[in-house]
Amino acid sequence: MAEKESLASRFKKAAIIETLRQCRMFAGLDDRALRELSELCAIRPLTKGQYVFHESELSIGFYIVQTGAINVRRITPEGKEQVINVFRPFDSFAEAALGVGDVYPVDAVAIQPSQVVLVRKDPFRFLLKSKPDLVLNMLSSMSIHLKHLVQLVEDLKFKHIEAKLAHWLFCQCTDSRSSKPQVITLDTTKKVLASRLGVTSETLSRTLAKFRQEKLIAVTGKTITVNNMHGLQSYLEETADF
Amino acid sequence: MAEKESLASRFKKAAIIETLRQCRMFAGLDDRALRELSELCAIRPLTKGQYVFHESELSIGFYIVQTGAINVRRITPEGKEQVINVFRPFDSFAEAALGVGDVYPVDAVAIQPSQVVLVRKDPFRFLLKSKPDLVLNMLSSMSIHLKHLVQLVEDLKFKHIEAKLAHWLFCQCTDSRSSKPQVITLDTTKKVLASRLGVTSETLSRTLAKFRQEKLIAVTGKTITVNNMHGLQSYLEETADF
DNA sequence: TAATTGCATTGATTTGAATCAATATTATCC
DNA sequence: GGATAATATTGATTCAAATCAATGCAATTA
Repeated sequence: MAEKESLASRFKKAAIIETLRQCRMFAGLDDRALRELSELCAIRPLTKGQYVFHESELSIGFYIVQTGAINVRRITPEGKEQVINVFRPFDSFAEAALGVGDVYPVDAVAIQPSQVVLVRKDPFRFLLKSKPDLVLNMLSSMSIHLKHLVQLVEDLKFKHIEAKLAHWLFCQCTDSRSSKPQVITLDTTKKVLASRLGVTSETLSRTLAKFRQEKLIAVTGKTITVNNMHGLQSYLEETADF
Repeated sequence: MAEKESLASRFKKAAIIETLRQCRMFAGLDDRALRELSELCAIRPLTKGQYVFHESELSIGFYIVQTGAINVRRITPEGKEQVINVFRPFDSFAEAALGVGDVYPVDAVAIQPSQVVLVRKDPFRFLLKSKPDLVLNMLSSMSIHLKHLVQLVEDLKFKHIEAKLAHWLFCQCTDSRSSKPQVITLDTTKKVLASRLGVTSETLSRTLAKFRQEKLIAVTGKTITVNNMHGLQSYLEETADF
């Protein structure tokens, strides 16, 4: 009997660890760290319509969706529901509870039968205090992740492919102000670069050809040589403001 | 004389605090926290071509660009320069130094006269240890920031405006599986929503009209009622794979 | 070496969204 | 309330990029 219990509990723990690993906040942590973290977590099964927490309830931590979907919302003074967001598996929510404020500023309610993982605030704080390296790891990986996303959005928000590509080239270049030729080596196929810039590979090919004809760049295989950064920059018109 | 020193030093500190505040990692921290943080920072002025650090040098912390531009790169075994990225004011770099590994895995060199702020690793670790709330604040705000960006990229990566809008509506909806009408209240103008989705306001207007004609939604002012989520979902074709 | 496969380039055509432009609607201010 | 400005809708036209399609080129494998 005890063995059976232990098995079930181990299974549960493994599920928690897997959920934590998928969560952006904990991405990049090693198994040992995840195991330690999982010790201060709990699984909460929820029926459809059940509240995870209510507005102005004392916060005990933040949550990660394991299965199902959670609606985070506020009821306006006029009684209308204001949906903040709907969270799905591996999304975390109520992280704000970690920061200032002791109460949840919103409601969270399951809109399907769901399971959420609770990361308890106080033990989490305690763990972080005793494992400063864990903190550094988390900050480091989140910061890097953030940076990649910002770069991606930057590239995407240009309207014309010329601007997107010019911006991308600009960002890859060592010294964008010098007039000396700069060599960039692709670490992927052009197909992947195209899709990263949000265009088809044909369009990328044409744009590279265009820049080549204008003597702005030279392309041989996976190597792009930027000959005239200044010329490229003229393609960087103003961007949409998101 | 002492006063002059103190003035200059205070000015420097203020500059550090401003730089920290602009940096994504520290966004959302209050002035007190920033002041404490600034204590463990140092400004390093760099001439063009000067190294911030060399590959395999023992890491002492990470950096934030204050002015100028820093090229982070690696020299391949074949002797070619592989540009990792170029960092500009308020970008942080070498955060990986915070995580595992005691050495910098890359070179960083100033490509213009620059100033960088060094955040020293050991005192930073110590500070985090003694101020667990600071950690929670940072994790909380970075996590929220990350989430917003992910959502933004998700919306942008759909090819057609119908898919973008349908996805956005889907994400705002309480229960995307129920067939009951769902009410969404815009907290911005449609202009802003349009630009968030990466289209013009005219196009958004037309698409809303289209969905309205197809009886998928109803729109009155800032209120959108989703009548047929299932119908909307048919617009969510496969997305490009970034 | 020939054959297969995946990637890249180039051309012709189509199409979806931007732009330009006119009007309607709502909100703001005196 | 009426005047003014900001926002929203709708139509006509243009244009940039997607699509369709053919071919070239390089890498892998038999």
